[in-house]
Amino acid sequence: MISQKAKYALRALVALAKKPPGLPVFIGDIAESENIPKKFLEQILLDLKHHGLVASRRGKAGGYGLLRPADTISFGEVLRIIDGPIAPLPCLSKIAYRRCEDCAEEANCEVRRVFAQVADATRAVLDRTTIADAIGADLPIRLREMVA
Amino acid sequence: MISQKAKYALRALVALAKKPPGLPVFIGDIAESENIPKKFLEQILLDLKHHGLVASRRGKAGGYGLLRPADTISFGEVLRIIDGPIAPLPCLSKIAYRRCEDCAEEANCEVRRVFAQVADATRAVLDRTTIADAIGADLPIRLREMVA
DNA sequence: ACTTACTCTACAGAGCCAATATAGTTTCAC
DNA sequence: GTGAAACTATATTGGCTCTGTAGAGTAAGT
Repeated sequence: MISQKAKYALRALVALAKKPPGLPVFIGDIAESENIPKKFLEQILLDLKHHGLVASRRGKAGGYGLLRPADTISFGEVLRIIDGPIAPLPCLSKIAYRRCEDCAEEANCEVRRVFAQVADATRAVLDRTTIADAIGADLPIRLREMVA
Repeated sequence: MISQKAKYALRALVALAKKPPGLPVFIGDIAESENIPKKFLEQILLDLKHHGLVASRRGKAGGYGLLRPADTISFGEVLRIIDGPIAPLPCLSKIAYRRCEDCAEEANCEVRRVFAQVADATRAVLDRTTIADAIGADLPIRLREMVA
């Protein structure tokens, strides 16, 4: 299960990507149209800003906008910012590897071997699917082939 | 991330599957060899017993054993028992569907569409890989093709 | 100046997770 | 039968995370 916060972040990014680029969008507008608590969304957008995904302008004609093109922002990147590692086990994370302390030998851990496949399959989707892909009705071609 | 509890459950089932079937194994033995807190493992095995995966005998020559062949117990089944739904969003769960309350229209929710692919990919691994597969060095043939 | 909107830090309530405690009940060996 | 070994069951604890709120502050435009 991904967190509510990550879901909000993705929905907000999708909403931003749908608007004409360049024009900033009010937090309040996104919050209302996407049914997200405004104060909570502020935190989320700030977080995304600190990671360089969006930019903001203050003042009366302020608001938020995508800083990078929508087809360069992957779902995986957003999830890692908000929720942390995607891997199902700490010993399978690429960005935050941590040995399982209770596990004797990592190399021949049966559980790890199986979840490595899960991690690969998950990353295949999340790291290749961008916000732009999500808005276009379908997934990227490479993925469509895999799923078919 | 799967819970520690689920990891313990899977490791315990793998350990049981490695023993000759029929002979019960002490909780204490599994706990020691797998580095799992004994009292915690008791809860876990009890849970698995209530769901028909393992059986137990009490008394001095007691212990636990698999109730079903190892090749009929999938990782997905165990995870659902211990951790609940596998789906990354409540609105994607097959066993515990729940509408996302803040989401306007489920049918054209971009986030949902992407995570549906994640859910499918995850289930492809977890529901087809059994405890027996995990012990045998490799994954089932169908999966090996998908990952390749 | 004044309004609007973004920025930042702190915090609080709820619920979950991992583990432990405690008090049984059953079975077998002797 | 008596006791030890082992499973059964429920309650509780401490810590943590998640979701959301509060409030004071800062910047930009009119």
